[in-house]
Amino acid sequence: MANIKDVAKHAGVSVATVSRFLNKNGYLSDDAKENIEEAIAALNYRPNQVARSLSTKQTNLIGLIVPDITNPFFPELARAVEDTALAHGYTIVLCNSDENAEKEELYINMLTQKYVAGFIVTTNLLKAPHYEDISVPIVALDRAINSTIPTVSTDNVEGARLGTEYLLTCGAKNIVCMRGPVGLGLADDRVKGFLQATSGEDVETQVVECPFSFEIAEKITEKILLESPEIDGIFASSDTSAIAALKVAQAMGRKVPNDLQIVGFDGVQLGKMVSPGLTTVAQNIYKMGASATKMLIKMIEDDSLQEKNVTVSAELIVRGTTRKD
Amino acid sequence: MANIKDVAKHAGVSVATVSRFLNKNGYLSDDAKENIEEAIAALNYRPNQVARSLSTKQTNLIGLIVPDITNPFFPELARAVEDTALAHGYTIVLCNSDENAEKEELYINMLTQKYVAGFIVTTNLLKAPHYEDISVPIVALDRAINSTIPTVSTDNVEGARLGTEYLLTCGAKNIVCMRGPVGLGLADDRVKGFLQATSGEDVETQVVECPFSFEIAEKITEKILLESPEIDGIFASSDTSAIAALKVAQAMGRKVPNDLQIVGFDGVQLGKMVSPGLTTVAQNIYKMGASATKMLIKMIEDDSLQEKNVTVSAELIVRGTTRKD
DNA sequence: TTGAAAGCGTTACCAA
DNA sequence: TTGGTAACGCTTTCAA
Repeated sequence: MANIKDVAKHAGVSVATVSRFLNKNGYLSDDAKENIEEAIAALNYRPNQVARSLSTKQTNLIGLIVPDITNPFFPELARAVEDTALAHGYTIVLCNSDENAEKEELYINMLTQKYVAGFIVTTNLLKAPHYEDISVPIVALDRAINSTIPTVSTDNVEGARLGTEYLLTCGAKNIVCMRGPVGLGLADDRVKGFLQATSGEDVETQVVECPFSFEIAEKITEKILLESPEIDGIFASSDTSAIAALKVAQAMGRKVPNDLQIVGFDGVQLGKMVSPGLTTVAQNIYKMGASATKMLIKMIEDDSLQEKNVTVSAELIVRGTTRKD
Repeated sequence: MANIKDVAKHAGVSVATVSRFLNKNGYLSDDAKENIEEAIAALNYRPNQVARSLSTKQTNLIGLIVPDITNPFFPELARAVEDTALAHGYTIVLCNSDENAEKEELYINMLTQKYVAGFIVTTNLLKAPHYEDISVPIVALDRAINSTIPTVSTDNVEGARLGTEYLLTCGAKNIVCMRGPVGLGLADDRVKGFLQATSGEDVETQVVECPFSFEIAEKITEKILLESPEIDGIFASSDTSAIAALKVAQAMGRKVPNDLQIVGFDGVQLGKMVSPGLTTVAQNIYKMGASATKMLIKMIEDDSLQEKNVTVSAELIVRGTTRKD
């Protein structure tokens, strides 16, 4: 592969001039410009990014840290991040952390050694020490705000209130809230919204904890439905648990939405594939990913940022697991 | 951040010696070793990968090109690739190609300029010119074999035969095969398997083309079911279309599996979330991703490869969309 | 407007 | 066993 020296020689100018041309900075005569353009074309020259990085201490690599790309929420997010990054000339490195601090740290170290330009992170370990001394920009997505790290997230309280109120409107009188892990900020917020919506209303409620795992959610739903057959509404803190609940309920012979109504949270594609389609509080996943990426790139390139925290609003999508008379 | 020079100074040796230590090649006295270890610890030194790459013309970056990470098949694959890569010290760059030759080419160029170590590719554009002159190792996954490029894939003919035969065993007499795009190797193979299983049997069959898109599959299923209400079995060429078919059938009041039985292909997680659970010909997605990655790494590091084509066998998973009396 | 040359942090060859 | 040093391909300062 041709290098900058070859181009310089071919164009009859110095390496420095070619470099200036490449980076569009510094002065350049039209003559030189033309010769260089021709040389580049003739030699099919492409700048060596590694050499460039070594010199500038910068790459166009963005590390995307997610718990598990296999969880239906993250592919949609990753897609948005990737699209946006590509449009700005950045490239993303996929890191599955399994919410495991050591893996996160390992990745952060590996990428730091590569002069990664920045990180987009979805984790609830954001206060962990390994995030303290990262020297490149970070944007947090979806989870836990650490006061110093810019974050984009959904208004979870508001969203949960919205979803729960709709369940109420549909006549549910005996509602269980399948909440996410205690201590996980977004899960706590969703419970808060649920509680706000139900307090003072003429309904029975209960809250049970349920991780974002399909299998476990199935078990928990079965237990609930067995113990409290009077349940006629479920507000689930994630689409995954909502869909698990739907499946179990149907297997137990409950008619959804006639006997039992279900509202999920997330707005994952999966929600429209099950039947009946899942009514859910949809986060604007694509927008979240895109915003986070734009923010990060701004930080990388400008080192400035207007608003450190952006919240994207959630929207109720009504499908078949609820019925309004 | 400390560099190799600092370490050398601290350890009282030359940079060359430190380099030898780092790469575990060349001779080294125990004395030197000790001093260097101490220096590294003291300075918290981490080698600069960019400088290293510039010198060696090698990175530990692997480009993973998939059509769309949002398609449920690919997150599982990506996970396997990432796990395996990480275990070997490699890092993966995610590229969504949308099956678009220009995007693929763009990515290939961007990564080539970074000294990417190799590519794992899922595409049906493998014969496209931009794959001709790639200088780094490539492994193709799941799709189209180009004679020169090592490939890991499922035995699609065999898998489809397996699935179709099971449908027959379950008593389906009037079967439609929702095949994937014509010309796409794996889709053609699956039809072949379907045809093998049904030929000579006492069943009515028809084959309709259907892309791997949920929405379109819904439309097509509706049309089929309306036009041919006598259909009592569907063999779908992907889980996505199978699940679309399931949803539509249920919406049209067909009882699955009583009136209509469905078998999918892929073995995506989604299959166990719908109800009834989807009977499907499961590819061992994780194994495919892991094998491809191991093969690629072998090519990168040894430049040798025993078997250029590995095929992973598919397995029938029986769930609720079929009934055996 | 241009070019020489000193880095950037490693590796690897060659001598010692 | 060790160290000096050229080389990897680019950027950037400084002088011309």
